[in-house]
Amino acid sequence: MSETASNSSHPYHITESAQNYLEAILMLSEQKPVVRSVDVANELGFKKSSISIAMKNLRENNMITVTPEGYIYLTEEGMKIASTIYERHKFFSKWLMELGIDQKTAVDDACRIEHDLSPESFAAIKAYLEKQYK
Amino acid sequence: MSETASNSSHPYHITESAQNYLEAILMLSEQKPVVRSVDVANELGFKKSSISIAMKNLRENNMITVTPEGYIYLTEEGMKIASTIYERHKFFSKWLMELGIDQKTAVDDACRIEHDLSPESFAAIKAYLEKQYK
DNA sequence: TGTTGTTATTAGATGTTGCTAACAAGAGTA
DNA sequence: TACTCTTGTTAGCAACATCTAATAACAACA
Repeated sequence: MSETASNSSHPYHITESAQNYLEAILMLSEQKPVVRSVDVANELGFKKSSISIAMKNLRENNMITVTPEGYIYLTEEGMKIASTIYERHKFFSKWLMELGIDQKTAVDDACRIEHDLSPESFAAIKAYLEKQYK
Repeated sequence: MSETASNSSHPYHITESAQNYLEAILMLSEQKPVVRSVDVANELGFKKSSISIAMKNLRENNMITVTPEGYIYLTEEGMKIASTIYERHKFFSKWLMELGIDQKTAVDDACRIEHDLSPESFAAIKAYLEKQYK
């Protein structure tokens, strides 16, 4: 029975950058049959070496699993975070574009706010805006 | 004619933390006749030593001036940034509270998103919400 | 076989942000 | 004078996120 670093009982603090990696993995997995480190690197514009370190970190914190072939899959925990962030991303970028902001700016801005709201605030904003469009 | 570090012609990248310090200085200057390092430390909950280093940095980048007595004043450039961030802070925390979010959460969330929007997006959101309340 | 291209990893560097610990300088006060 | 409180500074440390450079493994192919 091998012990791995993943057995840590410490509460893992998900940094903004970790959230971004998880989000990218989810987004890519909707576009391609499998996701590898190099795909994440291309998507985010980082070097492969940076991704390698980040993936190791996510692996050690049970956010992803990686097959011997290098295929990356989100764990249940990783998926939970990824989908939360990804939903916010789509929500904010769509809203900003509806307000007339160009796509690049809208997406860039969404990429930042998506990490910064409490669940309560996001839910409140979403409910408010959806009421407007009803 | 003494040359100082402030003569740098490099574009100074204002980090989020620098923005926060400038905002805190502005906020405090509305509450007290003078603002010192220790006031900023108390306001933000950081150690004096951290503030000392941050103020040195802001000084070297022409964001603040500090009198021999230790009184901190925003330069024109520093004021421009501080007031931008502070306006956003007030705007978002007010909106979130109007949506029913408790004050602490609203303020914490505002403290983060206030750094994250392009001027265009902020203007668009502001215009949109003000139209709603007209 | 040898060469080239792709992918992943590691070691080491840099920059940012905060910390603790130690120290210095001044004000007030016993 | 000596003691204490407040304020500010410096040195050194640690975490984090990214980089470059070097290396390894493997597949494709001439």
